[in-house]
Amino acid sequence: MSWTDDRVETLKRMWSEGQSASAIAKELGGVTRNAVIGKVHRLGLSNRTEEPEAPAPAPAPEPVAREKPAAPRAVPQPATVPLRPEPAPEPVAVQPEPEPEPSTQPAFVPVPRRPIVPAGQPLPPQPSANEISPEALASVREVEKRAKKLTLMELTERTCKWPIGDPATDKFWFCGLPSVAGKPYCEAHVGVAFQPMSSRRDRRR
DNA sequence: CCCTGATTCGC
DNA sequence: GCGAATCAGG
Repeated sequence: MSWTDDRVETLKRMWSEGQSASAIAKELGGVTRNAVIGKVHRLGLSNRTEEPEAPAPAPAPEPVAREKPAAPRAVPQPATVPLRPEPAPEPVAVQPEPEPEPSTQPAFVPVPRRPIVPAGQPLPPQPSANEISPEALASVREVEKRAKKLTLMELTERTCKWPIGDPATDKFWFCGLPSVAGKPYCEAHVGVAFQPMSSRRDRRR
């Protein structure tokens, strides 16, 4: 394979998109990630900044006029990968918080209502105590304690892609344990993900 | 061990 | 120019 304009274009595009060299090599085919990296360097775009960004680190040492010292000052976003919601710490584990209700007071509702998630995405395929063997479920619970807790971007072909937790909160991650060859999940999750059409042999329930 | 990019250097 | 081998790191 040679670096045709077409392929170079794809290379440039994917590289600027932040794709890894191996991913690009895979996409192009016929080349290794080394080849891709080599090409990247030869093209002089090793530094992933296709954006005409700030020319210098410009530490701005001299304190200029500082405004409004009161505000908590928003943290400047890293501005690298756009795919990170930066979750707000949310006490998901709420306590029962019993309220006898005085009856005399109509009472307002100071209750820390749930975050109210606008886009209610479908919850991950958490096995809802369905038709899954108790052993498998137990195994899953056990395994999920040891989950690598990978982010979406950390997943590979060899990591378990079983989602754990609620995507709407920061208590969400992917299992990340070694996946079974050819399967998207680890041993335990394969067990609950792939149910034989007729799981249990109708063990005379 | 899986992965990442960086560099070298014979071709 | 090319990219395998190697290096250096997470």
